[in-house]
Amino acid sequence: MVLTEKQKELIEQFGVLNEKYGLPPAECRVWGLFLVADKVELTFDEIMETLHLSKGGTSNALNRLMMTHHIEYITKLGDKKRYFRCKMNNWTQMTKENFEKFDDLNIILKEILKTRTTKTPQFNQDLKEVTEFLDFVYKELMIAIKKWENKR
Amino acid sequence: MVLTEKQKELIEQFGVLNEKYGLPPAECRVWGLFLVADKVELTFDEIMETLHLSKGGTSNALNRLMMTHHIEYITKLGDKKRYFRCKMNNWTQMTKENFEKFDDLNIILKEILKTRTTKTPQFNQDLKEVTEFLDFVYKELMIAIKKWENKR
DNA sequence: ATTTTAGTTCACAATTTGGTGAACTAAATA
DNA sequence: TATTTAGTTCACCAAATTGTGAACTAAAAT
Repeated sequence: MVLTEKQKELIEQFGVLNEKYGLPPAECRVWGLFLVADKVELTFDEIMETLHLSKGGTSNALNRLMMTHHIEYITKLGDKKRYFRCKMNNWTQMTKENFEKFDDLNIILKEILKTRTTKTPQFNQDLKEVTEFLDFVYKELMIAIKKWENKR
Repeated sequence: MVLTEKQKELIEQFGVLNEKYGLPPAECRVWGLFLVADKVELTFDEIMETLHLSKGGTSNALNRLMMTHHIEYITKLGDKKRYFRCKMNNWTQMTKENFEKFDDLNIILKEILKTRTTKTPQFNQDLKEVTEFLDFVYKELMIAIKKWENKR
């Protein structure tokens, strides 16, 4: 598969952004390839050759993307190959999970608040407001997502 | 400064969570120390000794936390030392910035959508809905944050 | 039964990163 | 002026992360 310069550029941009979130470069590029490619279904070898990745690297990236539900594969009768494709219905779920990490932070902050000295009332009050803020934003977010899901 | 076992444990928990977001361990621990400590103002040496960090490591962590506005320092007349402390009013701003990264992703997705082949209408429609979803959630979030700010 | 296909696994190499501690700077103190 | 204090900077080491490619497996084709 031959990519245009624009497609390559978009893959790299998408990659750099996701690397900030801790994804390995190869995985980002594979995910990006699914988003920019002119085909929806890609085979192992196509991905490997298009991105100049090794077999191991390709295998690893695809399996990680499958574990995180960003891609899946289908098979075809009388064909041993797998046809990988991007799961587009996963984004609301992914967004939710992202916000749940925020909630995990809040759990720790509340725990910290419980065990803090009483000698720093202003700080404790500030911290309490942070936890209330995070509670509030989290709830509003879940409402927003539900609203969206009901619109569909 | 002597920490209780519980305080140490909370620092580590807070650390592990933030390391997932790409912060270096030392930086996480310093930030965590501010949250659990029995004092609000901490000096360079206190932080260094309490966390068993090197000078360079302490300096680096403090400067990074200042650059990201998580902490600040005050000075005292006739005292050369800096007194560092956690900025608690930064959390709404921090939350906003966190979600702006989500918006950055959306910008790239929209760019991808613009340059995609017309031969994959279903995929393009799905991708369009993702960008609309991200737009929607982002807007709702900003509304929620504004709502909170007005309540104060 | 042998070969080909489609991937997986793993030892290794190449980066990258995180932290150390000694040397440094610049201001304050003696 | 010399010394101490409060930190910064940087060369270097250690650990962790990524990706490579060769050896492997298991199913399908010849």
